[in-house]
Amino acid sequence: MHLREGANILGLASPVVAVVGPTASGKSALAQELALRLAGEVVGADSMQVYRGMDIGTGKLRPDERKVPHHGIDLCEPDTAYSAALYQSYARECFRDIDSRCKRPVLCGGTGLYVRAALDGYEFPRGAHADNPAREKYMRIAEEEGADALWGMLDARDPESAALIHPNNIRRVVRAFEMLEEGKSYAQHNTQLQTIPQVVPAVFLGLAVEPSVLNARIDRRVDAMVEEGLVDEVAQLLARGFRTHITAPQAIGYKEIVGVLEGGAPLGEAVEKIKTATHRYAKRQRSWFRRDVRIHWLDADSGDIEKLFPQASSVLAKMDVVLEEA
RNA sequence: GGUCGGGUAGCUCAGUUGGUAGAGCAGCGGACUGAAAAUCCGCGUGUCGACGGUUCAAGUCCGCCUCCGACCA
Repeated sequence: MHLREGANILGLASPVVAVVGPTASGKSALAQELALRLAGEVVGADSMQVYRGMDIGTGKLRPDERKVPHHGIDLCEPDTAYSAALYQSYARECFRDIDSRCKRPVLCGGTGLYVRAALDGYEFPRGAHADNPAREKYMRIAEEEGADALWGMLDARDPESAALIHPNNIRRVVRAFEMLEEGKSYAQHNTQLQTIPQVVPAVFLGLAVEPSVLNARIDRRVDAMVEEGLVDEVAQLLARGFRTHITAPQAIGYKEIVGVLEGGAPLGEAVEKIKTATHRYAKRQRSWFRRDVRIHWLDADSGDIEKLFPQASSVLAKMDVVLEEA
């Protein structure tokens, strides 16, 4: 890592403890347990738990299960186009606030981009503004003239960025245009993991679960979500216009149930789709976190907090993070 | 018992006039700084149900057996 020694732009008194890993690996339980023993507070890093009313499907801890303060949850209505930039300033504000009260921030999340936005030196040109005025314009060009044509336009204006983006990846091509309009080049910002400095001190704990074991756990969890009322939850969201929102309806478990409620798809098929979509999501998370050399990996195959906790505690001890008695 | 379909990749199926096989999905690997639970890229050997026959050559034709489905008794 080209980590600047002592980089601590927030001036925190003690490092953040970051718990990361794929969905259903047991992050929430471990993060809460650590927070209890560190006089800490949990800060979620989850792009879908930020939405109010999306509880069961996003795997939020129920309020009665929360034994320490939880942040990063229920930040906005599902009609909001939340973003990594908004999350970055929110999370850092949380860290500062928790630290100022002499508590320890425990970051807990499966959204790799949000974890990095919080702790690493990612810079978003416009700061914490959600609006992207150019987005619609370029999306329309892609629709009307095709992905290749749009990419060709980018190649003409900013060949360095175009070279980094596959023509089919319309979202990223559009993003490169947005950045050009903000006076920045995608290529300049799109640097390798190893060269982005970490700017907030942190200890990274990763929960590793054998894929076949994790998938079985995911399947059980999806069944449980349906039993707990996922369909009703989606029905309530739909009644409030959920379908037309930009980001929230993309969530796994929600788009499939919308298909049941509005498209007449059989529930059984939707449940199977949710399971495979979640398997694939976990795979992408694995691939994101796997390359981050800062992470100390813990064996989370058992899913048992009693087995996980000692491993976490021993890693933290080596990093001079001392836990309190239970 | 008889007739007709069908048995090809984990699943659903393609496979032209015989030249030992290919799509989608799943799976696996990867990228990813303003939608990230999103978006995108790469990876296809499998007793072509079994056995025998015709042929230089059989997933493809013939025989026989077997399994599944439908219909007729």
